[in-house]
Amino acid sequence: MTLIQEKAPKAIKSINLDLLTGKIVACDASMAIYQFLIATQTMKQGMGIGELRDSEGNLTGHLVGLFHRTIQFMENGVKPIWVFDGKPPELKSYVLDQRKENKEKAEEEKQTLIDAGDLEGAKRMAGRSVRVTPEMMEDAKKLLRMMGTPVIEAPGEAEAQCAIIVKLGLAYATASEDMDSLTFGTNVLLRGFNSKKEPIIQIELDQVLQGFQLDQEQFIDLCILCGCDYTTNIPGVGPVKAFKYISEEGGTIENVIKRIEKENDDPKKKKKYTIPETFYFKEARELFKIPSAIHDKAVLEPQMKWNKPDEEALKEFLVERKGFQDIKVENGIKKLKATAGKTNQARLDCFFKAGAPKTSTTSSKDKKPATKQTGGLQFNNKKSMPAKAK
DNA sequence: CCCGTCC
DNA sequence: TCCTCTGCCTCAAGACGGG
DNA sequence: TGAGGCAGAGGAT
Repeated sequence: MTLIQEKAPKAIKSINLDLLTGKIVACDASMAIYQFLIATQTMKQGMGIGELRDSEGNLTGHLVGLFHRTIQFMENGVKPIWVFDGKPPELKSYVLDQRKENKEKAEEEKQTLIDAGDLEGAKRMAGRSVRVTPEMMEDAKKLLRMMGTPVIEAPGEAEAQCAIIVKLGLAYATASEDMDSLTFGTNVLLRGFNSKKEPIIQIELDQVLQGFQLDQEQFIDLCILCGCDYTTNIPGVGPVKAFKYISEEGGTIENVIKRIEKENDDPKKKKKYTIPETFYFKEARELFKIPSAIHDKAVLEPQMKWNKPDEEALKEFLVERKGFQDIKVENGIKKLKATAGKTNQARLDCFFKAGAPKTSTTSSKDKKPATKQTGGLQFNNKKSMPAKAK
Protein backbone atom coordinates (compact mmCIF):
# COMPACT_ATOMS: atom_id res chain seq x y z
CA MET A 1 0.00 0.00 0.00
CA THR A 2 2.68 2.46 0.97
CA LEU A 3 4.49 1.29 -2.13
CA ILE A 4 1.55 2.28 -4.27
CA GLN A 5 1.32 5.69 -2.63
CA GLU A 6 4.94 6.21 -3.38
CA LYS A 7 5.35 4.82 -6.87
CA ALA A 8 1.87 5.18 -8.27
CA PRO A 9 0.01 7.95 -6.44
CA LYS A 10 -2.22 8.45 -9.44
CA ALA A 11 -3.70 5.01 -8.84
CA ILE A 12 -5.31 6.12 -5.60
CA LYS A 13 -8.37 8.29 -5.45
CA SER A 14 -10.65 9.27 -2.66
CA ILE A 15 -14.23 9.10 -3.86
CA ASN A 16 -17.82 9.45 -2.82
CA LEU A 17 -19.92 6.42 -3.43
CA ASP A 18 -22.49 8.33 -5.38
CA LEU A 19 -19.95 8.53 -8.16
CA LEU A 20 -20.52 4.84 -8.62
CA THR A 21 -24.17 5.27 -9.49
CA GLY A 22 -25.18 2.87 -12.21
CA LYS A 23 -22.22 0.62 -11.58
CA ILE A 24 -22.06 -2.94 -10.33
CA VAL A 25 -19.73 -3.76 -7.47
CA ALA A 26 -18.57 -7.25 -6.50
CA CYS A 27 -18.34 -7.43 -2.73
CA ASP A 28 -16.34 -9.84 -0.64
CA ALA A 29 -19.05 -11.09 1.70
CA SER A 30 -16.88 -12.85 4.28
CA MET A 31 -14.81 -9.77 4.84
CA ALA A 32 -17.88 -7.61 5.38
CA ILE A 33 -19.57 -10.16 7.62
CA TYR A 34 -16.52 -10.39 9.79
CA GLN A 35 -16.36 -6.62 10.13
CA PHE A 36 -20.04 -6.34 10.99
CA LEU A 37 -19.73 -8.93 13.72
CA ILE A 38 -16.79 -7.16 15.28
CA ALA A 39 -18.36 -3.73 15.05
CA THR A 40 -21.58 -4.79 16.75
CA GLN A 41 -19.84 -6.07 19.86
CA THR A 42 -20.32 -3.93 22.94
CA MET A 43 -19.11 -3.94 26.48
CA LYS A 44 -21.79 -4.81 28.96
CA GLN A 45 -21.17 -3.62 32.45
CA GLY A 46 -20.78 -6.60 34.68
CA MET A 47 -21.70 -9.00 31.96
CA GLY A 48 -18.72 -9.10 29.66
CA ILE A 49 -19.14 -8.68 25.94
CA GLY A 50 -22.52 -8.32 24.29
CA GLU A 51 -23.43 -9.26 20.74
CA LEU A 52 -26.59 -9.05 18.68
CA ARG A 53 -28.40 -12.39 18.80
CA ASP A 54 -31.76 -13.92 17.98
CA SER A 55 -33.91 -15.66 20.57
CA GLU A 56 -32.05 -18.92 20.04
CA GLY A 57 -28.71 -17.28 20.72
CA ASN A 58 -27.43 -17.17 17.14
CA LEU A 59 -25.41 -14.11 16.18
CA THR A 60 -27.25 -11.62 13.99
CA GLY A 61 -24.93 -8.63 13.71
CA HIS A 62 -23.89 -9.68 10.22
CA LEU A 63 -27.50 -9.74 9.09
CA VAL A 64 -28.16 -6.25 10.40
CA GLY A 65 -25.06 -4.98 8.66
CA LEU A 66 -25.71 -6.65 5.32
CA PHE A 67 -29.33 -5.55 5.33
CA HIS A 68 -28.47 -1.90 5.77
CA ARG A 69 -25.44 -1.78 3.59
CA THR A 70 -27.23 -3.41 0.70
CA ILE A 71 -30.02 -0.87 1.04
CA GLN A 72 -27.49 1.96 1.07
CA PHE A 73 -25.87 0.68 -2.06
CA MET A 74 -29.18 0.34 -3.85
CA GLU A 75 -30.39 3.75 -2.71
CA ASN A 76 -27.36 5.25 -4.36
CA GLY A 77 -27.88 3.33 -7.52
CA VAL A 78 -24.95 1.03 -6.89
CA LYS A 79 -25.74 -2.61 -7.51
CA PRO A 80 -23.92 -5.03 -5.21
CA ILE A 81 -23.11 -8.66 -5.91
CA TRP A 82 -22.18 -10.52 -2.76
CA VAL A 83 -19.52 -13.15 -3.31
CA PHE A 84 -18.99 -15.92 -0.76
CA ASP A 85 -15.91 -18.01 -0.14
CA GLY A 86 -15.68 -21.64 -1.14
CA LYS A 87 -12.73 -23.86 -0.32
CA PRO A 88 -9.46 -22.10 0.33
CA PRO A 89 -6.45 -23.43 -1.55
CA GLU A 90 -4.26 -25.97 0.18
CA LEU A 91 -1.36 -23.55 0.36
CA LYS A 92 -3.36 -21.28 2.58
CA SER A 93 -3.88 -23.88 5.26
CA TYR A 94 -0.80 -22.82 7.15
CA VAL A 95 -2.11 -19.29 7.50
CA LEU A 96 -5.57 -20.54 8.34
CA ASP A 97 -4.31 -22.88 11.04
CA GLN A 98 -2.35 -20.00 12.44
CA ARG A 99 -5.41 -17.81 12.54
CA LYS A 100 -7.47 -20.50 14.16
CA GLU A 101 -4.88 -20.88 16.86
CA ASN A 102 -4.79 -17.13 17.42
CA LYS A 103 -8.54 -17.04 17.70
CA GLU A 104 -8.55 -19.76 20.31
CA LYS A 105 -5.91 -17.94 22.26
CA ALA A 106 -7.85 -14.69 21.98
CA GLU A 107 -10.98 -16.47 23.14
CA GLU A 108 -9.27 -17.69 26.32
CA GLU A 109 -7.66 -14.35 26.88
CA LYS A 110 -11.02 -12.66 26.51
CA GLN A 111 -12.55 -14.83 29.19
CA THR A 112 -9.64 -14.15 31.51
CA LEU A 113 -10.03 -10.41 31.05
CA ILE A 114 -13.76 -10.53 31.61
CA ASP A 115 -13.23 -12.40 34.85
CA ALA A 116 -10.66 -9.82 35.82
CA GLY A 117 -13.16 -7.07 35.09
CA ASP A 118 -11.12 -5.56 32.27
CA LEU A 119 -13.85 -5.00 29.72
CA GLU A 120 -11.75 -2.75 27.52
CA GLY A 121 -9.19 -5.45 27.06
CA ALA A 122 -11.85 -8.08 26.69
CA LYS A 123 -13.44 -6.17 23.84
CA ARG A 124 -10.17 -6.03 21.97
CA MET A 125 -9.77 -9.73 22.36
CA ALA A 126 -13.38 -10.34 21.40
CA GLY A 127 -12.67 -8.73 18.07
CA ARG A 128 -9.99 -11.26 17.36
CA SER A 129 -11.98 -14.22 18.51
CA VAL A 130 -14.95 -13.71 16.19
CA ARG A 131 -15.73 -16.83 14.28
CA VAL A 132 -18.10 -17.11 11.37
CA THR A 133 -19.93 -20.41 11.22
CA PRO A 134 -21.35 -22.03 8.09
CA GLU A 135 -24.83 -21.44 9.49
CA MET A 136 -24.13 -17.73 9.68
CA MET A 137 -22.98 -17.75 6.06
CA GLU A 138 -26.17 -19.54 5.06
CA ASP A 139 -28.29 -17.01 6.95
CA ALA A 140 -26.47 -14.22 5.14
CA LYS A 141 -27.05 -15.76 1.71
CA LYS A 142 -30.68 -16.38 2.52
CA LEU A 143 -31.17 -12.76 3.55
CA LEU A 144 -29.49 -11.34 0.47
CA ARG A 145 -31.46 -13.57 -1.88
CA MET A 146 -34.68 -12.49 -0.19
CA MET A 147 -33.63 -8.90 -0.78
CA GLY A 148 -33.31 -9.68 -4.46
CA THR A 149 -29.55 -9.24 -4.51
CA PRO A 150 -27.29 -11.65 -6.42
CA VAL A 151 -25.27 -14.09 -4.37
CA ILE A 152 -22.35 -15.88 -5.98
CA GLU A 153 -20.83 -18.90 -4.31
CA ALA A 154 -17.22 -19.01 -5.34
CA PRO A 155 -15.54 -22.38 -5.63
CA GLY A 156 -12.39 -20.86 -4.14
CA GLU A 157 -11.63 -17.54 -2.60
CA ALA A 158 -14.15 -14.74 -2.87
CA GLU A 159 -11.38 -12.24 -3.61
CA ALA A 160 -10.40 -14.18 -6.68
CA GLN A 161 -13.95 -14.63 -7.88
CA CYS A 162 -14.61 -10.91 -7.51
CA ALA A 163 -11.57 -10.13 -9.61
CA ILE A 164 -12.69 -12.52 -12.33
CA ILE A 165 -16.15 -10.98 -12.39
CA VAL A 166 -14.62 -7.56 -12.86
CA LYS A 167 -12.16 -8.78 -15.48
CA LEU A 168 -15.02 -10.29 -17.44
CA GLY A 169 -16.65 -6.89 -17.49
CA LEU A 170 -19.59 -8.01 -15.38
CA ALA A 171 -18.82 -5.51 -12.63
CA TYR A 172 -16.98 -2.25 -12.31
CA ALA A 173 -14.98 -2.94 -9.16
CA THR A 174 -14.23 -5.26 -6.29
CA ALA A 175 -15.09 -4.05 -2.80
CA SER A 176 -12.70 -5.48 -0.26
CA GLU A 177 -10.08 -4.42 2.22
CA ASP A 178 -7.58 -6.88 0.92
CA MET A 179 -4.99 -5.79 -1.62
CA ASP A 180 -4.93 -9.34 -2.96
CA SER A 181 -7.79 -8.41 -5.23
CA LEU A 182 -5.33 -6.41 -7.28
CA THR A 183 -2.98 -9.34 -7.42
CA PHE A 184 -5.85 -11.41 -8.74
CA GLY A 185 -6.28 -8.76 -11.39
CA THR A 186 -9.34 -6.71 -10.53
CA ASN A 187 -9.28 -3.51 -12.58
CA VAL A 188 -10.56 -1.42 -9.73
CA LEU A 189 -10.46 -2.00 -6.00
CA LEU A 190 -12.68 -0.13 -3.55
CA ARG A 191 -11.72 -0.13 0.07
CA GLY A 192 -12.58 1.72 3.23
CA PHE A 193 -16.06 0.30 3.73
CA ASN A 194 -14.89 -1.05 7.04
CA SER A 195 -14.63 2.38 8.54
CA LYS A 196 -17.51 4.75 8.94
CA LYS A 197 -15.13 7.63 9.43
CA GLU A 198 -12.72 7.32 6.53
CA PRO A 199 -13.64 8.01 2.91
CA ILE A 200 -13.78 5.34 0.25
CA ILE A 201 -10.53 4.74 -1.56
CA GLN A 202 -10.46 3.65 -5.17
CA ILE A 203 -7.37 1.98 -6.57
CA GLU A 204 -6.94 1.41 -10.29
CA LEU A 205 -4.81 -1.52 -11.31
CA ASP A 206 -3.63 -0.15 -14.64
CA GLN A 207 -2.39 2.97 -12.90
CA VAL A 208 -0.54 0.85 -10.36
CA LEU A 209 1.14 -1.15 -13.10
CA GLN A 210 2.01 1.97 -15.00
CA GLY A 211 3.49 3.59 -11.93
CA PHE A 212 5.46 0.50 -11.09
CA GLN A 213 6.48 -0.07 -14.68
CA LEU A 214 5.48 -3.71 -14.37
CA ASP A 215 3.04 -5.96 -16.13
CA GLN A 216 0.51 -8.07 -14.26
CA GLU A 217 2.74 -11.16 -14.07
CA GLN A 218 5.60 -9.14 -12.67
CA PHE A 219 3.23 -7.48 -10.25
CA ILE A 220 2.14 -10.88 -9.00
CA ASP A 221 5.73 -11.83 -8.31
CA LEU A 222 6.23 -8.55 -6.49
CA CYS A 223 3.22 -9.21 -4.28
CA ILE A 224 4.45 -12.70 -3.46
CA LEU A 225 7.85 -11.33 -2.51
CA CYS A 226 6.23 -8.75 -0.28
CA GLY A 227 4.37 -11.49 1.52
CA CYS A 228 1.05 -13.16 0.82
CA ASP A 229 -1.19 -15.71 2.47
CA TYR A 230 0.01 -18.56 0.29
CA THR A 231 3.63 -18.77 1.27
CA THR A 232 6.32 -17.40 3.54
CA ASN A 233 8.47 -14.55 2.38
CA ILE A 234 12.21 -13.99 2.52
CA PRO A 235 13.21 -12.62 5.93
CA GLY A 236 14.75 -9.20 5.53
CA VAL A 237 13.04 -8.48 2.25
CA GLY A 238 10.13 -6.11 2.63
CA PRO A 239 8.23 -4.00 0.13
CA VAL A 240 11.12 -1.70 -0.71
CA LYS A 241 13.72 -4.34 -1.40
CA ALA A 242 11.18 -6.49 -3.17
CA PHE A 243 10.30 -3.67 -5.53
CA LYS A 244 13.93 -2.86 -6.16
CA TYR A 245 14.85 -6.44 -6.93
CA ILE A 246 11.83 -7.12 -9.10
CA SER A 247 12.36 -3.93 -11.06
CA GLU A 248 16.03 -4.57 -11.61
CA GLU A 249 15.82 -8.27 -12.36
CA GLY A 250 13.22 -8.37 -15.06
CA GLY A 251 10.28 -9.00 -12.83
CA THR A 252 10.64 -12.66 -11.94
CA ILE A 253 11.33 -14.21 -8.57
CA GLU A 254 13.63 -16.74 -10.19
CA ASN A 255 15.95 -13.92 -11.19
CA VAL A 256 15.67 -12.25 -7.83
CA ILE A 257 16.70 -15.45 -6.11
CA LYS A 258 19.66 -15.81 -8.45
CA ARG A 259 20.76 -12.32 -7.57
CA ILE A 260 20.37 -12.88 -3.86
CA GLU A 261 22.43 -16.04 -4.04
CA LYS A 262 25.12 -14.23 -5.97
CA GLU A 263 25.20 -11.43 -3.42
CA ASN A 264 25.38 -13.97 -0.62
CA ASP A 265 28.63 -15.24 -2.14
CA ASP A 266 30.03 -11.75 -2.26
CA PRO A 267 32.33 -11.39 0.75
CA LYS A 268 31.97 -7.61 0.74
CA LYS A 269 28.31 -7.86 1.70
CA LYS A 270 27.46 -8.60 5.26
CA LYS A 271 23.79 -9.20 4.90
CA LYS A 272 22.89 -12.69 3.88
CA TYR A 273 19.37 -13.61 2.92
CA THR A 274 18.28 -17.16 3.36
CA ILE A 275 15.54 -18.35 1.09
CA PRO A 276 13.23 -20.42 3.27
CA GLU A 277 12.47 -23.95 2.13
CA THR A 278 8.84 -23.06 2.48
CA PHE A 279 9.01 -20.28 -0.09
CA TYR A 280 6.56 -21.83 -2.53
CA PHE A 281 6.49 -18.93 -4.91
CA LYS A 282 5.77 -20.94 -8.04
CA GLU A 283 2.68 -22.49 -6.55
CA ALA A 284 1.52 -19.16 -5.18
CA ARG A 285 2.05 -17.59 -8.57
CA GLU A 286 -0.19 -20.15 -10.21
CA LEU A 287 -2.92 -19.50 -7.67
CA PHE A 288 -2.86 -15.82 -8.52
CA LYS A 289 -2.66 -16.35 -12.24
CA ILE A 290 -5.32 -19.01 -12.52
CA PRO A 291 -7.34 -19.01 -9.32
CA SER A 292 -10.09 -21.44 -8.57
CA ALA A 293 -13.15 -19.49 -9.64
CA ILE A 294 -15.99 -19.48 -12.11
CA HIS A 295 -14.40 -18.08 -15.25
CA ASP A 296 -17.28 -18.71 -17.60
CA LYS A 297 -19.21 -15.56 -18.35
CA ALA A 298 -22.16 -17.57 -19.51
CA VAL A 299 -22.41 -19.21 -16.10
CA LEU A 300 -22.00 -16.00 -14.12
CA GLU A 301 -24.19 -13.69 -16.10
CA PRO A 302 -27.53 -15.36 -15.46
CA GLN A 303 -26.84 -15.24 -11.73
CA MET A 304 -26.51 -11.50 -11.79
CA LYS A 305 -30.11 -10.40 -11.60
CA TRP A 306 -31.54 -7.88 -9.19
CA ASN A 307 -35.08 -8.78 -8.27
CA LYS A 308 -37.82 -7.23 -6.21
CA PRO A 309 -37.46 -8.01 -2.52
CA ASP A 310 -39.58 -10.88 -1.25
CA GLU A 311 -41.50 -8.99 1.36
CA GLU A 312 -43.23 -11.94 2.95
CA ALA A 313 -40.09 -14.01 3.23
CA LEU A 314 -38.09 -11.13 4.65
CA LYS A 315 -40.64 -10.49 7.35
CA GLU A 316 -40.85 -14.12 8.24
CA PHE A 317 -37.10 -14.53 8.38
CA LEU A 318 -36.02 -11.29 10.01
CA VAL A 319 -38.95 -10.55 12.27
CA GLU A 320 -40.21 -14.00 13.22
CA ARG A 321 -36.93 -15.82 13.36
CA LYS A 322 -34.25 -13.22 13.94
CA GLY A 323 -36.08 -10.87 16.22
CA PHE A 324 -35.85 -7.70 14.12
CA GLN A 325 -38.38 -4.99 14.82
CA ASP A 326 -40.97 -5.28 12.11
CA ILE A 327 -41.19 -1.53 11.59
CA LYS A 328 -37.52 -1.45 10.70
CA VAL A 329 -37.83 -4.32 8.30
CA GLU A 330 -40.80 -2.69 6.66
CA ASN A 331 -38.93 0.55 6.32
CA GLY A 332 -36.01 -1.24 4.76
CA ILE A 333 -38.25 -2.99 2.27
CA LYS A 334 -39.87 0.31 1.42
CA LYS A 335 -36.51 1.84 0.68
CA LEU A 336 -35.51 -1.14 -1.41
CA LYS A 337 -38.66 -0.97 -3.47
CA ALA A 338 -38.13 2.73 -4.03
CA THR A 339 -34.81 2.05 -5.69
CA ALA A 340 -36.42 0.28 -8.61
CA GLY A 341 -35.21 1.94 -11.77
CA LYS A 342 -32.75 4.10 -9.96
CA THR A 343 -29.92 1.73 -10.66
CA ASN A 344 -30.33 1.76 -14.37
CA GLN A 345 -29.41 5.30 -15.17
CA ALA A 346 -25.85 6.31 -14.77
CA ARG A 347 -25.39 9.72 -13.30
CA LEU A 348 -25.54 12.53 -15.77
CA ASP A 349 -22.19 13.67 -14.48
CA CYS A 350 -20.56 10.58 -15.80
CA PHE A 351 -21.14 11.62 -19.35
CA PHE A 352 -19.11 14.71 -18.89
CA LYS A 353 -16.14 13.39 -17.12
CA ALA A 354 -16.02 9.84 -18.25
CA GLY A 355 -15.01 7.63 -15.40
CA ALA A 356 -12.74 10.17 -13.79
CA PRO A 357 -13.97 10.37 -10.24
CA LYS A 358 -13.31 13.38 -8.14
CA THR A 359 -9.64 13.08 -7.61
CA SER A 360 -8.11 14.09 -4.42
CA THR A 361 -5.09 11.96 -4.88
CA THR A 362 -4.42 11.13 -1.32
CA SER A 363 -0.77 11.54 -0.90
CA SER A 364 0.15 10.10 2.42
CA LYS A 365 0.46 13.27 4.39
CA ASP A 366 -2.30 15.35 2.91
CA LYS A 367 -3.67 15.62 6.36
CA LYS A 368 -7.09 14.35 7.10
CA PRO A 369 -10.01 14.56 4.71
CA ALA A 370 -10.01 18.12 3.53
CA THR A 371 -13.70 18.30 2.87
CA LYS A 372 -15.26 17.29 6.11
CA GLN A 373 -15.99 13.88 4.74
CA THR A 374 -18.94 12.69 6.70
CA GLY A 375 -18.16 9.06 6.52
CA GLY A 376 -17.57 6.09 4.33
CA LEU A 377 -21.09 5.35 3.44
CA GLN A 378 -22.64 8.69 3.36
CA PHE A 379 -23.07 10.44 0.14
CA ASN A 380 -22.85 14.01 -0.89
CA ASN A 381 -25.78 14.34 -3.11
CA LYS A 382 -24.92 17.86 -3.97
CA LYS A 383 -21.76 19.07 -5.53
CA SER A 384 -20.04 15.74 -5.80
CA MET A 385 -18.63 16.79 -9.13
CA PRO A 386 -17.11 20.19 -9.68
CA ALA A 387 -19.82 20.75 -12.26
CA LYS A 388 -17.17 20.68 -14.92
CA ALA A 389 -17.57 24.21 -16.17
CA LYS A 390 -17.58 23.84 -19.87
C1' DC B 1 -22.84 16.10 16.94
C1' DC B 2 -22.88 12.42 20.35
C1' DC B 3 -23.89 8.27 21.99
C1' DG B 4 -27.04 4.48 23.13
C1' DT B 5 -29.12 0.81 20.72
C1' DC B 6 -29.95 -2.53 17.06
C1' DC B 7 -30.91 -8.43 17.91
C1' DT C 1 27.39 9.04 11.99
C1' DC C 2 23.10 9.11 9.52
C1' DC C 3 19.56 7.04 6.94
C1' DT C 4 16.76 3.31 5.24
C1' DC C 5 14.31 -0.57 5.89
C1' DT C 6 12.19 -4.29 8.35
C1' DG C 7 9.78 -6.14 12.02
C1' DC C 8 7.19 -5.75 16.17
C1' DC C 9 3.97 -3.34 18.81
C1' DT C 10 -0.80 -1.34 19.46
C1' DC C 11 -5.23 -0.03 18.12
C1' DA C 12 -9.61 0.28 15.75
C1' DA C 13 -12.82 -2.07 12.96
C1' DG C 14 -21.09 -0.58 11.30
C1' DA C 15 -25.62 1.98 10.80
C1' DC C 16 -29.30 4.39 12.72
C1' DG C 17 -31.89 7.75 15.14
C1' DG C 18 -33.26 10.25 19.34
C1' DG C 19 -31.81 13.85 22.20
C1' DT D 1 -6.54 -7.57 9.02
C1' DG D 2 -4.32 -3.19 8.18
C1' DA D 3 -2.27 1.02 9.30
C1' DG D 4 0.59 3.96 12.13
C1' DG D 5 4.45 4.50 15.56
C1' DC D 6 8.81 2.99 17.34
C1' DA D 7 13.33 0.39 17.87
C1' DG D 8 17.31 -1.60 16.08
C1' DA D 9 20.33 -3.81 12.48
C1' DG D 10 22.86 -2.98 8.40
C1' DG D 11 24.42 -0.14 4.48
C1' DA D 12 25.46 4.19 2.82
C1' DT D 13 28.31 8.36 3.55
